[in-house]
Amino acid sequence: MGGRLDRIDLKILRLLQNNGRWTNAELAETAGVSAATCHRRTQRLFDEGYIAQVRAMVAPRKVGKGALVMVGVVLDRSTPESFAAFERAIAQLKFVLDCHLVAGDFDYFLKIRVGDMEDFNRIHGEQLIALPGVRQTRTFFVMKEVVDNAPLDF
Amino acid sequence: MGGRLDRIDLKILRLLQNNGRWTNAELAETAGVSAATCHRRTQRLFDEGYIAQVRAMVAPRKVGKGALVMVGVVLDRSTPESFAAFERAIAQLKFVLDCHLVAGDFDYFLKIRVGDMEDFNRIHGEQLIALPGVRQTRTFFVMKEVVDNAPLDF
DNA sequence: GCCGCCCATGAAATAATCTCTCATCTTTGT
DNA sequence: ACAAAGATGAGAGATTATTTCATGGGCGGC
Repeated sequence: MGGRLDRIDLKILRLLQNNGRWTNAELAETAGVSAATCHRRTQRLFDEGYIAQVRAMVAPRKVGKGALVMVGVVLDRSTPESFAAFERAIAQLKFVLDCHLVAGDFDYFLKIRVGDMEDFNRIHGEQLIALPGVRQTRTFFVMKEVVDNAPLDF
Repeated sequence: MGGRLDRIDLKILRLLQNNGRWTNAELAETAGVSAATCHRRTQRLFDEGYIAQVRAMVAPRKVGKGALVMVGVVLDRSTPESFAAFERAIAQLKFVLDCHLVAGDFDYFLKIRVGDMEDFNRIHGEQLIALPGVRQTRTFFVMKEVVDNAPLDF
């Protein structure tokens, strides 16, 4: 078996993406191979990094993080040091789910989860605009989560 | 035990969020309770919806989805029917990871995973601008994923 | 075409883990 | 302080993961 994924591997990956709690026996039957083979395949998918991790997806509203906010950020200067400083600082902020350097009208796009708008307002004033090199931010409150964190299609 | 989460529940939730493959015995030891109690706690967290699902996080680059794009969308009309039609259509598009109705300069924000820029360009021309009621889109190619899908902080 | 090597496969045995039962203990309300 | 309700841990039994081993299929060399 070379480095690529065959039909069976893809099936296992897709099944585990939709439900990481399948027993090996169930996986095996659905994928159409024996339990032993399925187990080896799955282990290989982990070992070779196809599955980065398995995560319990905690329901945000259940733990008081029901509000989602997208934030566009523009920095003062477009120097490597400026970018690096911003990125170092953002990594400390636990409420930041996504932070991406983008091409376009903004330098960075953030996806942030907080309890509510008031919560965000405080965070915005105390932490976001205080980040190193931030010239301006544009906030987009999410009014409805149509699709959030859909599984990867491959 | 009432409807709220105590210190043990939170610990279990956080552990499972970081690694959904802990054995119950390991979870129990780390959380500081017996295996039986840990098992019951965990099952309750599932039953009561604190854990929406357990998902294997597939490495995007490993399955040919290494390119990330953020897209802002503006619709022609701001009517409920227009929004509904757009949302119905977007749910069919498997490459859309996030789709959020936002307040601000855009109506919707999309997070999309594709193979590469060429791939996106085709999809943009063939599928995105063809979505019902779309007046304009603004594309932000992600040049660097600083933080992607960080675990929830609670 | 034939042979030999390599590697993947499945059945079965073993080891580990989960899941439930029960007696005990803690908490809560009166 | 007492009774009821619920949570807990130890252990038994059931389930599941993981390894071992013999077999079969594909591929290259001759």
